Amino acid sequence: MKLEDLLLQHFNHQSFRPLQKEIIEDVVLGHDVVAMLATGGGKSLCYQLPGYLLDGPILIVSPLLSLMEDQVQQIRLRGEKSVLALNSTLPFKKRHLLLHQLNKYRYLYASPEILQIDYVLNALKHANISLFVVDEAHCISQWGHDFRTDYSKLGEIRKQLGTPPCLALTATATAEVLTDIKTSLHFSTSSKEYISSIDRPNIAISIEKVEFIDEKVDRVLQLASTLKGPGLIYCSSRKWTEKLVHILQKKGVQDVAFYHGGMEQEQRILIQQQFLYEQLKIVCCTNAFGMGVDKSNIRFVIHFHFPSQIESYVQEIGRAGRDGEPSIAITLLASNDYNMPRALFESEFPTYQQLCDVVRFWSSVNTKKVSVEDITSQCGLTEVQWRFAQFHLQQFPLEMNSDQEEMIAAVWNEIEKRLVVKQKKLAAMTDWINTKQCRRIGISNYFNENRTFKHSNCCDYCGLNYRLFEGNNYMLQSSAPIQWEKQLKAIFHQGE
DNA sequence: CGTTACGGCTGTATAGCCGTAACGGTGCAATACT
Repeated sequence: MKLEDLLLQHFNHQSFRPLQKEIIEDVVLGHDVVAMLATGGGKSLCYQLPGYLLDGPILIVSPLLSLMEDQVQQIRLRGEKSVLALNSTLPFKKRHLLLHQLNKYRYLYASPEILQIDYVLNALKHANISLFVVDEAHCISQWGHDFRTDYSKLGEIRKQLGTPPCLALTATATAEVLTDIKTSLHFSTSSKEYISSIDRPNIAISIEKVEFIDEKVDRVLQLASTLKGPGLIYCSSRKWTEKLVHILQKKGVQDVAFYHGGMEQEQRILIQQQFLYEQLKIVCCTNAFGMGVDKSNIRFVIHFHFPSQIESYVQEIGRAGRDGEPSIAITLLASNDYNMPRALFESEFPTYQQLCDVVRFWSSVNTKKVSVEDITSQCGLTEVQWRFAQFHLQQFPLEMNSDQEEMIAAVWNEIEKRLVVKQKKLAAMTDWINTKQCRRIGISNYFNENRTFKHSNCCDYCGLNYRLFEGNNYMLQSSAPIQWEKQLKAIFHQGE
């Protein structure tokens, strides 16, 4: 059967988008493929269509529960029922029942963490996985080395599953990150690479410098009430997202809400849905908001604080203008913004003293049955700091009675290496902010594209007209009120 | 590094000031398999 026929039959599309067909052909031939496709470029089709050609379930590693549930729902909506999400929301008993019949499914979604559980991996070993997909594969590079180290173990998982062909998908990766992904996933030497341009011509880029933070607040107020919405405002702390919402509301800006990782899951989904359905004009958020938010008409993204790497910045502004309409990304910069990002990533790792404490404690317990809480409270670490240390201490199994000094030195060495990498990325970000040249060229260079641009309304260096992005013609939908309670139930219990 | 929270001091005002310490962002999973 021709690919086009399958496309029509199962996805109701007449033709492929750029690169989709090439990627699918390679995947079906059994090649390892890494693909960087523009947001909204139809990444999921690249692994979903092969589901009708390959023999055995396709395993998709996904970073967020909400993303998994979204995808599962979309697949079900197009009439495909043989899909299952393996994660902690699956009740324990049911989990066991389903694990025995995994090969019944066409698509299996899983978190990197659940793949670390022996009985889950064993069940997958018997399921004859035909394709190993890593969605949002930049997470391997962005999180795998520290925040979520289980992302670094996917290569080993793949090997355990008999090294099925691998497809890694992302929207944002530098050449370095692509290499990192391929190495980490143990790509074969004959692997293929598909890269689309990082440039988004319809997103104007601007950086505005002010002296003090109060001026930034004033400017946000001004922009929020003049720019055409909907829009996002990114902050580096939860507190600021809430503070900005409070200020905006007090000044009469309607339909704003905050969003960050400290909120209840249900509240987070509610905000995201309300934003999606035009019931909110502005969301003030941390970097928790974004991945998997597929809204086509976001008109502006303001950075109240700038992120610690260009990749994150590009991901965040890339949420604007997916419909191709003119959109704007504005970064507000105050002179004392430069230290926050460094302080943030430094806090991911234990200090030297904490490391010494944790190694001593770890060596003193002669069982692996110590809870995370015990360790973190004993040694004054955060969970993230402990996970990092644990990841590297695993090369010194307890029964080996390793030398403590040696263990400390090994982990400390890893910490320093990570800090150097993160420092470099931050330096690239601040250099880009302060370099007097076309913003777009700066980004393009960072992603090794080496292009020049002739867009109108390109950036603050090339010149742009803010007027184009203004307008209070934003209308809230006056259609029948959406029943959120019902909507949420549907989202939570869609697995039934 | 900057902001914020909090304890202790001051010295009579029942609050204000100051210095120090802590915090600052992303998410998975969490019981016990045959």
